[in-house]
Amino acid sequence: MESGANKPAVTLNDVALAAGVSLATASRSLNGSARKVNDTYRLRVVDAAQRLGYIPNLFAQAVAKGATTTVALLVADISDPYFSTIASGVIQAAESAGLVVTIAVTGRNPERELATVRALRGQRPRVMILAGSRMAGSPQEADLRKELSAFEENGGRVAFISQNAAPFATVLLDNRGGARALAESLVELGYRCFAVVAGPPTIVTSQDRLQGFRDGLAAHGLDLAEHHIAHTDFTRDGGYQAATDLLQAGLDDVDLLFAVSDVMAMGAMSALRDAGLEPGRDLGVAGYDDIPTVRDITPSLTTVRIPLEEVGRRALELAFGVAQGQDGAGQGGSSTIPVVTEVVRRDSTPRR
Amino acid sequence: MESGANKPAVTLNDVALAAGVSLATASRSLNGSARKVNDTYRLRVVDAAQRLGYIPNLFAQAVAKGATTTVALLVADISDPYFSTIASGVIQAAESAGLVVTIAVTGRNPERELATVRALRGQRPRVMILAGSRMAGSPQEADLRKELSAFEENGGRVAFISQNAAPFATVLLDNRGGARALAESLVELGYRCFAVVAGPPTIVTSQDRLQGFRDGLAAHGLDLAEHHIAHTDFTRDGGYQAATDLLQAGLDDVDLLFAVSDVMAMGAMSALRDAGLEPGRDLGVAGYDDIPTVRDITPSLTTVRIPLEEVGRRALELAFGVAQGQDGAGQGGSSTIPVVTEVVRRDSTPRR
DNA sequence: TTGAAAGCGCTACCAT
DNA sequence: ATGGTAGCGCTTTCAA
Repeated sequence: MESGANKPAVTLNDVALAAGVSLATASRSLNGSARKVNDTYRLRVVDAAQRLGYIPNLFAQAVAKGATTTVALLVADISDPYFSTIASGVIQAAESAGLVVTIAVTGRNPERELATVRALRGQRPRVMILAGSRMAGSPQEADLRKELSAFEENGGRVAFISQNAAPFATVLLDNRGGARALAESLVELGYRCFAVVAGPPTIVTSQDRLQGFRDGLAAHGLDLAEHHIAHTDFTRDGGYQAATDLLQAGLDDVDLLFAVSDVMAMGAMSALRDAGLEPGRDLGVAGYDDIPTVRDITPSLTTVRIPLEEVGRRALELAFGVAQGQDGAGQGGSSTIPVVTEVVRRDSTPRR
Repeated sequence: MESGANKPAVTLNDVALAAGVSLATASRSLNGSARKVNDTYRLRVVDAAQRLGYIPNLFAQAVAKGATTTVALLVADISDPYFSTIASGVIQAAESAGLVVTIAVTGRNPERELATVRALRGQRPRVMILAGSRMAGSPQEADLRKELSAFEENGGRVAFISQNAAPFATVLLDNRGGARALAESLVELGYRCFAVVAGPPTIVTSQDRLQGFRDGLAAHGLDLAEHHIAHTDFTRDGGYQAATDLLQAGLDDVDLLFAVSDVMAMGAMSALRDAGLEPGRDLGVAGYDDIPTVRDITPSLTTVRIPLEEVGRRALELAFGVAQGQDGAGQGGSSTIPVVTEVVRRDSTPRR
């Protein structure tokens, strides 16, 4: 019970000794693939391992085999339901494949993202999954690409969850299409004048959703006024802030507020309420993502559904699919899985 | 660009060769601690490493040093905001300490939890943090203890986030006290007849909160009728189900519904609504945890606040604090950090 | 089938 | 200060 007693862990060697066999035989009976071991020995080894409480050192295995059983997942913010739901999917898929998942947080900071990818490469993960990354526009983009390509050249696999990250495998989120469909659906419901709570202009996801929404309106001859767009953080607080700002600037003619993510929409709804407006009654509200909670809020939120858990699972499968040479839509070995997105109408957008 | 081109990764040896120095010198200039290296050499090495795109193999370092930089976090369900918020805290603390976090999911299944701990031990993490584990009552409890003790004897550290897991270090959540305070606060607000949405009887957290709630009522001479308690899954859907069941059985005289977790409370509120009851107006509702979203729902939820992110950070600090021999309240090297819990009154429990 | 031994990439000790 | 070199725990040839 003393603090520093650190009895060293049981090694394979200990087991071999105890079982009276060679290291090699011990290895083969415990972790080896082919069953080339006499059952008598094998049993003795297994028994000794059990008795001694042997646990194979994964790292040592990794360096000996030159391959790990790790999947690295990069997310902007794990406490954001969007990412934690995706993470849940990745973990499910990984566990059923006997892989361990490491999660790192990038905070939507390209610099941090790059640094994290570098650090993670040291772990030699089998797969790196990047969610919520923006491959476009940042000065670090080229470096990121280079880093990831190098990773792939060393046998690693990368999968993006985003809009388009060619030449890397991607679970394709059609943000533009989804937002467009949403806009059209809202017009169909009778809404005519819109405001948007958007993320920072540097975030591609936000931009795509904004643009898609515009497209959808345009298809019906409707316009989105510049002063009806507010840009802030891609967070709940950002949503609150943006809605507050819009309100201040005047939202009298607006009949629907679209927030480019559900999390932002929730913040925005609180802002509306704090300003004395009732979402759904005084003003329609719509979001994007369909995170689990939005069906439980009041009014329940109209949004665009992304099957988040599935996206996580798919990302992992995709990475391995590519590894096995099975290519999808893309040319040249990189592939892509489109994900079905769908507008979910709820109480926050009653027919007008 | 061929699929199988797998150019092997650059090793420290390659760098040493390129720089014209020995392996040892290369190691020292790149990852060594003391600055015992001539700047001329050091520069040449760093330069070569840079040029070749060398990235140290963490696993190899780990086996050579006999120590890793990994923290393992076990949670019941990462998509549950309770756990993802804790995870966020753990990750923050870990990153600032240069550690990598691995997350595994146990699904509140003791068997799975045990298996996961075993598997994780193979990673030789520095620390194992167990959140949402129930050390009590399961047949696997003894095995779990044994496994964790063995892990500690090999130099690992474990920290629990729960009620009480002696002899292991614990970030102590006073579920009973919190629930008791909540009950008293509700009585003070004028509520007199209560129903509870609880988790499975096997989950200690749920039991503690239930018992604490009872205690609080009892302190005011109030009673909790058995038929006003429903047990189900510790999830949103469980909450919905339980509330539905209670409603079916008759809730006419009840003026407040307490769900032992916020997530369950959200499900329960939806159930009430679907049954035509307006939470906060027809029936007070309270939860537990104070997950981020509950301030944004309508009515905002009265609950017991746990500083979730802080809890995650503290858990990691605690584990390391213990490692450094600084002991807290406990005797014999194990220690404990109590976390301040506080009742947050919101709109779901207007004064009666 | 089994065992001896050569790595895997890196660190740390021991001389020089 | 630097360079050999012996491990770290494990896998995997290669003989036997």
